[in-house]
Amino acid sequence: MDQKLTKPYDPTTTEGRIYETWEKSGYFQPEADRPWADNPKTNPNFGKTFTIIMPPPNANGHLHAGHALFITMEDIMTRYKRMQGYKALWVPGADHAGFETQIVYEKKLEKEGRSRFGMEAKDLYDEIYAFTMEHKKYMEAEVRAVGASCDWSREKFTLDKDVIEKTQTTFKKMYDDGLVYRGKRIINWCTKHQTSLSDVETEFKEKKEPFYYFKYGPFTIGTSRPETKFGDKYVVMHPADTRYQEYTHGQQIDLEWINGPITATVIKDEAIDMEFGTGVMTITPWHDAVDFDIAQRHNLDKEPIIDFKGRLLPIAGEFAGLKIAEARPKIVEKLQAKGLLEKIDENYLHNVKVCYKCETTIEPQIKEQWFVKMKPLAAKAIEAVNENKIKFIPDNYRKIFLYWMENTLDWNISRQIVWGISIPAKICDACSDGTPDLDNTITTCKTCGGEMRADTDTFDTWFSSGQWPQLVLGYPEGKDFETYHPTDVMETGHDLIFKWVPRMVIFGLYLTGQIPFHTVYMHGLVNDAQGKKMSKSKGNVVNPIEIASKYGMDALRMGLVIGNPPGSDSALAENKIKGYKNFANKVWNISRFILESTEGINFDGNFSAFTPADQSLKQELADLLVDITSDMDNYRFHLAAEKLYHYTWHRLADEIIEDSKNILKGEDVVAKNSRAQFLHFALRQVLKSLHPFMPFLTEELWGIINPGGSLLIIEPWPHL
RNA sequence: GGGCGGUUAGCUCAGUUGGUAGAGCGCAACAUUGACGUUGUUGAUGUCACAAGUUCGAAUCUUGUACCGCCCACCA
Repeated sequence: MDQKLTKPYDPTTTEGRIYETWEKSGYFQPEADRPWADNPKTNPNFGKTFTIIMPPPNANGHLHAGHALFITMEDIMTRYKRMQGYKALWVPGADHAGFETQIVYEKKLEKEGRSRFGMEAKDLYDEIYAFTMEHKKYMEAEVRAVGASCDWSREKFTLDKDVIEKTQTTFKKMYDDGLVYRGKRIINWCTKHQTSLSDVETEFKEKKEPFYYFKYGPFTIGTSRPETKFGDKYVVMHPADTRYQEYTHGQQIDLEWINGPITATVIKDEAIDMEFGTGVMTITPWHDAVDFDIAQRHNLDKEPIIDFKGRLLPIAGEFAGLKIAEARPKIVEKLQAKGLLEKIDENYLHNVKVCYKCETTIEPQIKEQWFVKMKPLAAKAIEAVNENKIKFIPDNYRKIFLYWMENTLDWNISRQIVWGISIPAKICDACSDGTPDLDNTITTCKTCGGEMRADTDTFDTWFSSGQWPQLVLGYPEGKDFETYHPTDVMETGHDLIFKWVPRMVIFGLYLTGQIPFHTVYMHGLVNDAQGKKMSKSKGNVVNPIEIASKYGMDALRMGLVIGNPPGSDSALAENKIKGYKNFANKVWNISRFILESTEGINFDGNFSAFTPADQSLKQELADLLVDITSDMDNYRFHLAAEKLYHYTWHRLADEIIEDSKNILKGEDVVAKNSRAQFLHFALRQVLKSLHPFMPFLTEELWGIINPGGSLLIIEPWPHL
């Protein structure tokens, strides 16, 4: 008997070695030679491809439990399809993660007593680049540690030269097609990070703030933001509001305001909620999205009140230069002194838009930015989903996706950060026009003849990530693009249902006329043992690499899969993983027993002289495998794994092997031989079908029971 | 304000098309020195949130209620 089988299974000495064997074998590449699979007579899926593009993990740090989950899921799908004879391609990647990485790096700078605002853009970029490249290595090593059978020869980084160039080309193409425009529109501004943000990069936070009622001429207006009211010269009410019938649209009223007398204009607009406050409000189009829309509709003046650092501008008179928080009480005090404060509601609860990273209150600003016109693009995406060209797992994400698509507004793709793909455009400071300029040839403004400078902004990271399936496969030309696009499955977290998935659908359809993937598989959050969200502040973060070093990666993978249906969040308990470590050892010992107790009997793949008892055992196993195959085909990996676990331990080991002890020790040579053949057969089926879930253990055992044979990774999936 | 998901054993959760309720961990008792103690055998614990309905039959389908969680949203 083989020496290797005498000890308990030790994942720590096995996993690295096995992964190296796989990587060297070339079987992660779909082109690798596989005799049975390359023959249409032995491979029912001959010539078919199966493709997954890996959501590129952030290159700025280490893997977390969520990464381990998605790598496991995608690896299961890839290994399963590979064993079924498909040319299975899984392309790994690394994400520069623009804004996110820049924030990580800014924190590092802060610790060192430095700040990005004093640095040359180029120097900052180079520093972050070096930082990212260093961390990228750890990330990749950890992806390997999870067992990812992805094709490293095709790995892409989101700042690879061709990725940058193609992203910039898309920008130009969209501009030429009228789908990208430079607009002076209201945007989300983070005063801490000094950049604009898209709508999906902001969150709402419930805050209790005072709500003030001020006398504004004959009206009483309600506001939670008195500090923006300096420039307010439009007073708005609903056209159907009978309380204000006597006032007409466009009517001018002289009144006393914060810094003296002003002339206000009455505006009637249906955006006003008659039930809210007094039904009358003044507007600040420069610093509020609703107000901006009203001003657009009626062609009203817009004036900035607050600068990009969050301080009041000279229009605020004596308050100029003050930060919002300092200015607010002083302004209220002054209005009160002038007798214009009517009352204060101290318990006003409302949602305030904040930066999703630092929770700083968003100060909306009007700014020249590049925008993607979403309506026509979204229409095509909606059509594709309605025609069932894209399937969602679980299905309810389809509705969520469609709702978002139907309601999405134009997308601001300009970011005032250096860490990203630069926007290849020239900007005219005189008339603020902008023109894409891929070749850096434009110097004068076509609108006003003014001098043009290079745009210093970078793309929103989702602008390039949205094109990821095409970029990775070498669009617009190349064999990979022809062979593997559209891809099969996009497996990603449900938190990316808006940030990423819709952009990919849009870009896929726009660039190639094809959907980028047939199926979207959403996984949930990996929570702690109590089902609570993992967070550094709670101290309940589970490091997958650490856990795996204790129990084995196969055990962690099983722990992540079993009991975790698509779309729902899961709880990761250490005890659960320990249980699967025990299972790995069980499989190890089953193999030991079968080899030991059948010494001298060679497995015969064509053996048919089974006793009726063994024939029925074989049928039982065949039925199970049919069932499991159906689970695999329908993305019920959690069920497939659990059934295999149960069969292997509680049927094969606890019952069949126990019964076999007497048979194998007995005198009935026919029965003995038949059972030995069945046990070998069952072991092989179990190892094969467990392989997508527990690749290291099963590959190791396969090598031991089948010395000199081919690797398990390319064995055919059991079909009986 | 709108939408989605959940509510099943002490804990974490499965339960694919409706057919006498499951897993892991935990718990109790027992067993066992050669496949494995990272073990085995046996067992206890559930009006499947609540109410009504459809059905021969509902954890599963329908409607409503309650609570929990998540997401979306231009509530001045």
